[in-house]
Amino acid sequence: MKQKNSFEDLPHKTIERLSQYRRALLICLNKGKTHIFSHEIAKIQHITPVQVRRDLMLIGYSGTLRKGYNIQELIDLIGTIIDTEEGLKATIVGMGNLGRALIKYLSGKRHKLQIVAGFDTNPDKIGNKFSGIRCYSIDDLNKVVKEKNITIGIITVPEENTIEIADKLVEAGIKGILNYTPKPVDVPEHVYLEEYDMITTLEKVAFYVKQTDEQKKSKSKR
Amino acid sequence: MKQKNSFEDLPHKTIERLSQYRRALLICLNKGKTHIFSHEIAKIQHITPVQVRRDLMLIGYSGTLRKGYNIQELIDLIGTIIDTEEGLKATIVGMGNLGRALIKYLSGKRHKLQIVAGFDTNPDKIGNKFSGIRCYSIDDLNKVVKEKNITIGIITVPEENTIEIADKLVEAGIKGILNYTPKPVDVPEHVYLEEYDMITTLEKVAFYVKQTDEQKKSKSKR
DNA sequence: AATTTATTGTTATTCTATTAACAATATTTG
DNA sequence: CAAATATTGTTAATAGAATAACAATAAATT
Repeated sequence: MKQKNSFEDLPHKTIERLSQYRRALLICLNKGKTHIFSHEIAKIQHITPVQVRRDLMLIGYSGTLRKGYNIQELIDLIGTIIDTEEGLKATIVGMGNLGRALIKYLSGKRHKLQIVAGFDTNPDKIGNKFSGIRCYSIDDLNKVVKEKNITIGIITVPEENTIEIADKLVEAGIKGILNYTPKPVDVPEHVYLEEYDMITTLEKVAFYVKQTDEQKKSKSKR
Repeated sequence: MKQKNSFEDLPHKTIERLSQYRRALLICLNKGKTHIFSHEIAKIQHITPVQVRRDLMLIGYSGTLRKGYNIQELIDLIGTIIDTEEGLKATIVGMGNLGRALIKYLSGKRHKLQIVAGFDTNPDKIGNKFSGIRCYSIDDLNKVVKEKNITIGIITVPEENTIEIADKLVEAGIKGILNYTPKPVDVPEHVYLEEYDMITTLEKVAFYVKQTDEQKKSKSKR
């Protein structure tokens, strides 16, 4: 009980990295490794070994000097922090290319976090399965979410339907929303919201590409 | 010249927000609005008005008291910061669901930042067009990237091919990479790299959903 | 057995980002 | 025309995140 409650104020960035560490660790485990050094994890994630050690310190995990960290133990510990015992259920609303990409990509990867339903308005999709996940009509969203005890909603509908879908998810009692559309949504305080917009990221890359270009030009003038 | 060079050390977060402001502003402009207040922008983006004003201060833009900011002017200014005069060209490597989602979503949205080619290994896809974008064989990547002067590469291939594709892009002279696979890549210093992993974001949402759940439980025990 | 080395764990420092505070002022109201 | 109001623009303060510094020490080397 001593540590347990302190997990809730782990830095946001640490949470993200823990997820990434776990994935890297799972790969290492599959390769037959049993232990790993902070600098090895750091190398994979493009961060510093100090950052890794600090994160692990925050979750109260200790490695052994000269041997590093026990991979299996660390995976398990990260699991107790991120996952719930019973597992959480998620749904994807919008079975277009992006929705299907997500389903395909996530299916079977994390047994404590599963996509259990998809939704769409297109009659050709409703009733079909995609990567094993059934697509329901959006009209049944409220019912299905409640029946299946889904707590996370991922929005991948066209921009213009975003608000409506977010509202429906909230009304159905969802606890967390991940919005992949470029349209920001409003949710009540008790719903955790994460928004990610692909154009923003791409424009950011473009900005820094432009910078390096201009640097080169001004350098060559000297 | 006085301002121009200072753009390069704008905070990363400000760059991201500028992209988002512009999108919101474009929508407002289409609705016939000519001016906007900082608190209106803030509302849309779920941030504080101070944040907005501070960002605009950093880019040296001034509004008018009681009228707010001139939307068109601000859009244009953000354009000079983010875009290049000639425009940048991008490519998507991996024409699966995610790649096609991105193409469909980006096509025609930004004329200074265009996807001009896709790549895949699947013979059924090579030679076809998706949302108007031609799909080439990955064997031709180097040639096409150079011919079309593509500077940004978006990786949406299956995890196991990520490294190979990143290397090919670098070799072809790409300046920026946006990696949507869960596999971190290594690139030389002169290539700007942005990595985004969907599982991480989803697990982050799961973590915070878990927190609110536990809070509720411990509250109800009291 | 002493010394060196490679590593962890933690505290202190620096850097980055956000928020608060408030002066300045054009516009509106009384 | 004076006072109140709503807004911008900027500096100061705070919070959050990353990095640096370094003590501790087990293992390896001499």
